[in-house]
Amino acid sequence: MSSRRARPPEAVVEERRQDVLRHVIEHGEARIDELGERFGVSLMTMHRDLDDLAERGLLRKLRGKVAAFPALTMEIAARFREGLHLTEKEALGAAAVGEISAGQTVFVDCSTTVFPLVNRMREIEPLTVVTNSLRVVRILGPCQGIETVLIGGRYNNEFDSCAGPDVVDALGDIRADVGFISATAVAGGRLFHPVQDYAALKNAARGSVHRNVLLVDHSKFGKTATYAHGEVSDYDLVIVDSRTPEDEIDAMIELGAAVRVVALEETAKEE
Amino acid sequence: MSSRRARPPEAVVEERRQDVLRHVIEHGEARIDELGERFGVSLMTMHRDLDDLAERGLLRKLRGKVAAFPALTMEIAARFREGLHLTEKEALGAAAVGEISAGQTVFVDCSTTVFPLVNRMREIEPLTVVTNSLRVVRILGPCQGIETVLIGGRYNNEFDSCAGPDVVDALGDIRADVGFISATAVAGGRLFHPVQDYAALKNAARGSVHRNVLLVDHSKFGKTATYAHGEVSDYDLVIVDSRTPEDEIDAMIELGAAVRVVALEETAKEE
DNA sequence: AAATTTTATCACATAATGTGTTAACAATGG
DNA sequence: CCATTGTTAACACATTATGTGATAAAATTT
Repeated sequence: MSSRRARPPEAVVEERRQDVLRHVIEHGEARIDELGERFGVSLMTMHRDLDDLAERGLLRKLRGKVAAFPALTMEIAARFREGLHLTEKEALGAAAVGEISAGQTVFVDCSTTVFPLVNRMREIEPLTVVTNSLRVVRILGPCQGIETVLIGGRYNNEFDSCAGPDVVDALGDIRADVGFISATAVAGGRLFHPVQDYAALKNAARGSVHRNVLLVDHSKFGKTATYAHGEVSDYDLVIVDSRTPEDEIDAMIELGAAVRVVALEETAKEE
Repeated sequence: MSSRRARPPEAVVEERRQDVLRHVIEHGEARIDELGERFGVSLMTMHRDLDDLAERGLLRKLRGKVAAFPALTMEIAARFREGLHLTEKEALGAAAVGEISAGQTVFVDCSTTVFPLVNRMREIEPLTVVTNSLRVVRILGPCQGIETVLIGGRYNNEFDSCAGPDVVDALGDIRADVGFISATAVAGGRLFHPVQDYAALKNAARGSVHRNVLLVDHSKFGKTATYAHGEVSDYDLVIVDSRTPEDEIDAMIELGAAVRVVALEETAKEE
C-alpha cells in the first residue's frame, strides 16, 4: 500500500529542493531521514536532493545529517535569495528603468535586486553598462546595442561577481551617468553589507556615478550587517516598494532622502 | 513508405546541427530546403535546427536560406570551435598541467584550446588563476582552493571574455609565474589573431608572465590572420600535438623555440 | 492574387529523468 | 570484532520532456 512512485515535473522537484534548503537554513542542520519523512519522499530521494544541493554549494552533507553553511551575518548566498520577493523586485525594476535614457552609461551593482531591472535594460539601446556582476554580463553580453564593461578583480563565487581593491581602483577610472545600487540591510536610513569588500565597492561606485539610485525591497529594512556603507541621503533617489515600514520611510525622509514608493500590483505571498 | 519519425538522442541532434553549421560556414550560405534534403530531415526539422543555431548567434536566417556571418578572417566564433579537435586539446592540456606547481599564480588565456587544461587545474591547490575569460572563471570560481582573478574590460560576447585597453592596462599590474596562451593561427613560427584587441592582449600578457607556454593544436598551423602577435621564440615552451606538419615544427625550431610534441592516444577522426 | 516560405499545431515515438525498493557497501561505535 | 547505522549502486517503473513529420494556417514576397 505504499509504493507510489511517480515522476513529478522538474519544476516541482526544484521547488521541493528549495523548500528543503530553506528548512535546513532555518534550522541550521537537520537529520536526513527526518527530512525525507517531512517532505514525503523516500530516504533515497532525499539523499539525491541533498546531493544536488550540496553539489551546488548550498549546504554540507555530513553523516546522517546536513548542515547549512555558517550564516554570513544575516543571509545566505545569492543563489538562495534568488527567488525571494520577486514581485517586489520586478516592481522596483519597472520603476527604475525609467531613470535610464538611451545612450547613457549605466553602472549596475551586483545584487539579485537589480536583475529584473537588467532584464528590462535589454530593450534600451544604445547603452553602455558597467558592472562587477558576471550575471549581469551574461544577461546583457549577447545584446546587440549594449556595450558591456566588466569591472575585474578577485572573483567571489558567493555573489558571482568581482570585488576587492582592484575593483575599487578600476571604478576610479570610470564615470557613469546613472548607477543602480542595492543594499542587503537598511536601518534608520543607514546602509549595511555583511562583506567588507562589497561595502567598499558600493562606496566607490557611488563616487563614480553622476546620479545614484538606491533600490531596496521591504524585506531589507530594520536589519543591519557588519559593514556600513553610507546612508540613504548619499543617493539622489531611493526606490522602495509599498510594503516598506512607515517608520523606516519617515527616517529616510528625515535624513533628506528623495524616496519613491512603488505600488505592488498583486499581493505577494509572504514567507 | 516515408514517414519514419523517431526521436534521436539529443547528442545526435546536436551533432547534426554542428554539421549543418559547418556546411553553412564552408559554403557561406545555403538554401533551407536543400539542407533538409542533404541531412535527411524534414523541412520543419531543419527550420528548427536553424532556429536553434540562429538563436545561438551562429548564423543568420534569411528567407528561404541561411547565411554564415562574414568569416572573421578565418574562423567563426568560439562557440563553434568548441567541440573541434577535442582529443588534441585534451592531450595538450594533459601535457601543460605538468608545468604548474601548487601555490603558483597562473595566467590563462581565453581560448577553447586551454579549457581542458583549466579542467585539470581544479585538482591543484592552492592556486591563483588570472584570466580574462569568463568561461574560465565559471569553471574555477566554485573551486575551494583556487583564487580566481578576472581581468575586467570591454566584454566580447564572441569570445566570452574581456579585451581592450582596460585589460592591457590591468595586465601591467599583474605578475604571474606561468602563463598559458594560445593562438588561432600559426605560420612559419609567427602567431596571428583576427581581432586586434586580442592580439594586443596576448602581447601584454606575455610581458606579465615569468614562464610563457604556448598551446597550439595542429589545425592552427599554416594559417594566418590579420594581426600578428609575436612569434614562437617569444615563448619559453611551445606545446603542439603530433599531427603538426613537419615543416612548421622545423620552422619553429629554426627560430630557436623549445617545442614539445605530445602524442595522441587514439587517432582522432579528421574533419 | 499567386507563389513561396514560415510558423503553429497535432500525434506520436522515444529519450531523459525522478522515484522507491532492494541489496551491496562503507563508516562508526561499542 | 561485530552490530548498527548511514550511503551508494542497480533495478524496474512511471512519467515528463523533447525531437519528429504531416498538415494546415499565417505571413511574406513577387
